[in-house]
Amino acid sequence: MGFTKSDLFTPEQNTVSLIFKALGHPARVAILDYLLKVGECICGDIVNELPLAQPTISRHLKELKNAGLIKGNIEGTAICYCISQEAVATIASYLDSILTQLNNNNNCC
Amino acid sequence: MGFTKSDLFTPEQNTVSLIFKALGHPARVAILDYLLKVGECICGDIVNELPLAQPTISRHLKELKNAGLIKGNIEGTAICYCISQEAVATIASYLDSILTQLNNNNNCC
DNA sequence: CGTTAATATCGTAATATTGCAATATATAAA
DNA sequence: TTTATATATTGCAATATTACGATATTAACG
Repeated sequence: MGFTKSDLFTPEQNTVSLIFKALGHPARVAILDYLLKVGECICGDIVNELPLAQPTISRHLKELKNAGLIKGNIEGTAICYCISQEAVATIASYLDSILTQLNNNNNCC
Repeated sequence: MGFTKSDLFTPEQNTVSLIFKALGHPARVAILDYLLKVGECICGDIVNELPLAQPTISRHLKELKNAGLIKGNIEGTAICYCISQEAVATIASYLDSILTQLNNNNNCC
């Protein structure tokens, strides 16, 4: 096998897990960290910043974009990338809801 | 290839990406959701709740435990699982920090 | 048009993940 | 000790992911 039975779970579970999955690689976290530091940049800047080849960075950017974590604006031959807060807010509120419920109902073993 | 060059990234990037990765599957999100609803439970309860086989649930529980997201207390032949808030708090504060910086410095393209 | 620059896609190889059946382990009860 | 219960591990097959070199695409510039 190796596939995920996503039809067996709720839409929200699938949505948040897809965003979490996109953040489940250090290179993509590093890309977000860099984007946060510089505000916005083009793909080539990230290639210079991280020790990965250009096609690899491009693929990671694609996954971040598919998850809604970044957006890209075409500027001539370059593409200007920046963080999109929506997906971040989605999983942040999911986690905050977990923390709130844990604090209110601390019946942990 | 298929491996991750984790030695190329910062310890924090590796730490948070490992936690995110553990949440990057809908079955593991569903397990957390169920644990949050019932407070604590044993593996068999989750097997009855989710449409996955017992070894598969056991494997997912192992990954959640490795990431620090749950803890398990042995109670006779069963193991009582519950959410551990530390890992949740780690990535929640990481995301909150991103959101704060995005609000303060909105130079997005 | 030809060239350059920036990014994306393709092809391929290696590794990782997912899932289940079968089996192993470990404790409790009879 | 035997049996039942609960969970973990192993072995396997299928799929997914990661990474890079080579190539394609696209737009600006001369």
